[in-house]
Amino acid sequence: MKYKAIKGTRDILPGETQRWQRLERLFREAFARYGYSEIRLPIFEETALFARGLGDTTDIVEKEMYTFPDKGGNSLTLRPEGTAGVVRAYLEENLGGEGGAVKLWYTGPMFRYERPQKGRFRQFHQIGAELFGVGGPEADAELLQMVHATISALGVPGLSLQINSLGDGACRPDFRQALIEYFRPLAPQLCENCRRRLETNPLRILDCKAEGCRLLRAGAPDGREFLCAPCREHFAAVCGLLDAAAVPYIVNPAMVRGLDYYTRTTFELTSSGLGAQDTVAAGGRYDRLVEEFGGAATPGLGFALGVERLLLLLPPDAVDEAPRPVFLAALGAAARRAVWPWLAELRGRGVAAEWDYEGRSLKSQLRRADRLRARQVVIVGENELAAGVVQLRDMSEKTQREVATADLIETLAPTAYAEGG
RNA sequence: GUGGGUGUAGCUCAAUGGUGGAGCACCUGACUGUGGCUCAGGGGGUUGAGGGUUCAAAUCCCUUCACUCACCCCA
Repeated sequence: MKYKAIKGTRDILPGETQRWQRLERLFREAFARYGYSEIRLPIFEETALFARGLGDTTDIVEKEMYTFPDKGGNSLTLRPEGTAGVVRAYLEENLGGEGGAVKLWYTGPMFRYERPQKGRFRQFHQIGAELFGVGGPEADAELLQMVHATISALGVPGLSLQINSLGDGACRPDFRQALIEYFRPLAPQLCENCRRRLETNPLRILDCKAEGCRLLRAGAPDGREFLCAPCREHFAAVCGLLDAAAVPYIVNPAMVRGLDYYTRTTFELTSSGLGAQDTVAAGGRYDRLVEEFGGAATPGLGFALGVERLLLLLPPDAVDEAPRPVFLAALGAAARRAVWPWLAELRGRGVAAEWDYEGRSLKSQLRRADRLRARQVVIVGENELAAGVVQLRDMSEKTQREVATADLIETLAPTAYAEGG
């Protein structure tokens, strides 16, 4: 076999696409209920958009992006996540021009150069949403409630919603400084990564999984105590709203996201049904990102979920079924000629119809009809042609009757297919 | 980038140094034109690739590739 799919990419085959379609439909319907409109964006952007948006020192920007020069010499990057592009479009298209809340959702492939493992691919798919223009805690709570309710409605096992507040421009620097002062004397005992993080992004030390680092942070400053009054109130209000809506959650002060743009509320939705990559959905508030990209100060927040990971948690039969076809079994060349226009007529009326292309034995054709999950089979041979009838067989009820050829189409497609002529 | 595991028929897997098999799937027939059950037969393989040891390698050794899980990181 000469050509193979690139490492970390997969073919999503016909059986699997029905599961994808169901999931996409359920989220499309949920987003409509919550007032989100779909937005479709390019899968590549200027490299600088991501570097600026996600943060220069994040792992994604430092070593995971698919970056390449185009023929004009511009540096482009396949999107590693969705938020940066949505913010770019929000500003470029002036989507906030009318004021008030702007709610957008998207889905599509994302690209990160990582070693593949369970629930992690180089091309993977996200469904996400962004809400611009609302700074109050109601927006945070509503987004969290939407994500939690929609995913738990799918029947996902072992769901856990963890939330935290990272503070804002006013208070996060104090917390950061306190962490540096606490960990600096302990630097020799930190892992290699964390020694580097001490200067670049000390918050990340809090969720390092190395044994040594985990023990050291037992006495580390608690982020909650460093929140300024407005951040503290905001977080308390979010928690109160979640309580009022009966959304279960756990406050996890050690949870730090890997993207620099988050402020205040962050969250992760994990499932015990996955492997090591157990985050199904995650997101948070990013009140400075729009400004960072040159827009007017605009609060924002959003989330994204991993489609492959969520599908890993759903039963194999959670699918949107294709309509079951009518199968036209023709015996002999004359019958095949007779059947051909009926196929077009049925399909034109909105009925799924199939046949056997090779004129094989009736047994073979019935077997194929069965494999295609045909609900009815029309059998036509020389005898039927001569008599002007066909045999109409119901595959599940095992009944068979004769139908006059002239009545066949009306029998199989009784109501004229109104849509689209 | 680092480590572990696995590569044998379309799929799931046997065969631990001595003639590469089974189940499922597929095709044909029993049934000249009626599917799912049964029976019989059939098609299919450079045992991932390359090298080495041996009278003899799917099996042991080396290299390489792929897949996979984990670290890391994240959705």
